[in-house]
Amino acid sequence: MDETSNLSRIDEIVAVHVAELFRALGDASRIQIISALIDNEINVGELAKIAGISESAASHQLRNLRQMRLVKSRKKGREVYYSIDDDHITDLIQRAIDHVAHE
Amino acid sequence: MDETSNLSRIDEIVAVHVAELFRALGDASRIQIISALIDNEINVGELAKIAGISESAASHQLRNLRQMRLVKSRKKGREVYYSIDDDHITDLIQRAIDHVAHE
DNA sequence: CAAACACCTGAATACATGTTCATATATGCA
DNA sequence: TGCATATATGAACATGTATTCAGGTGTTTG
Repeated sequence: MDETSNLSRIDEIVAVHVAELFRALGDASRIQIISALIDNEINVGELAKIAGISESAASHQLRNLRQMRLVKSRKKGREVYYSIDDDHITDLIQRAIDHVAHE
Repeated sequence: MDETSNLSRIDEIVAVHVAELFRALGDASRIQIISALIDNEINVGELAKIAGISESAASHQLRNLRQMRLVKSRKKGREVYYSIDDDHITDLIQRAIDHVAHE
């Protein structure tokens, strides 16, 4: 009805997905994990140390990130190595770090 | 002590700030609000309609965004017009939209 | 095989977050 | 001045989320 403006309103469904993506990045532990994984393949135990959380908590977080297809895992013996699955995310995080850094 | 790898571990404080930034963008209503504000100045009532939430809820969300310095407000008569305060965010959101879009 | 190790999982818990509701403030208008 | 409009606010409530805890699976090693 009200047809006053043709703004850059994005579709609600797109908004939901964008918000989901940002929410997946909205936790300090996950940011530490992902940024450590940039250009590196690291197992769960070491990721837990890096993020300063228990291995169980790390495992839960990694499941989230896997389900969001941000990281992928590879089993090697009894260890599981994680790496970045989505290179666009590297870029997003890098920009956010830069943004936070000089200000 | 353990000095095995010189990875790109970011500082925990930086991680917290980056996570806060992403969390501020981790809600569909806020994404709709911010994306509508790109290149536009819009008042609370209209933003509420755009995001499909009540004016009260919009006001709460806008306070969040103001506190995060992502948007700024300007009072004009009895209406309050909001606009983007941080142009870097436009870029982040645009990238996230692109990323979500083609996939 | 048994024990140690690395990781995963579900339930429980504590805390964060978004919305609603009632109310307050502030501006414009008759 | 009195009333409608636009926005802000705090409390209450419901829902979401991160961690811990207690186990469970699969793998290596002695």
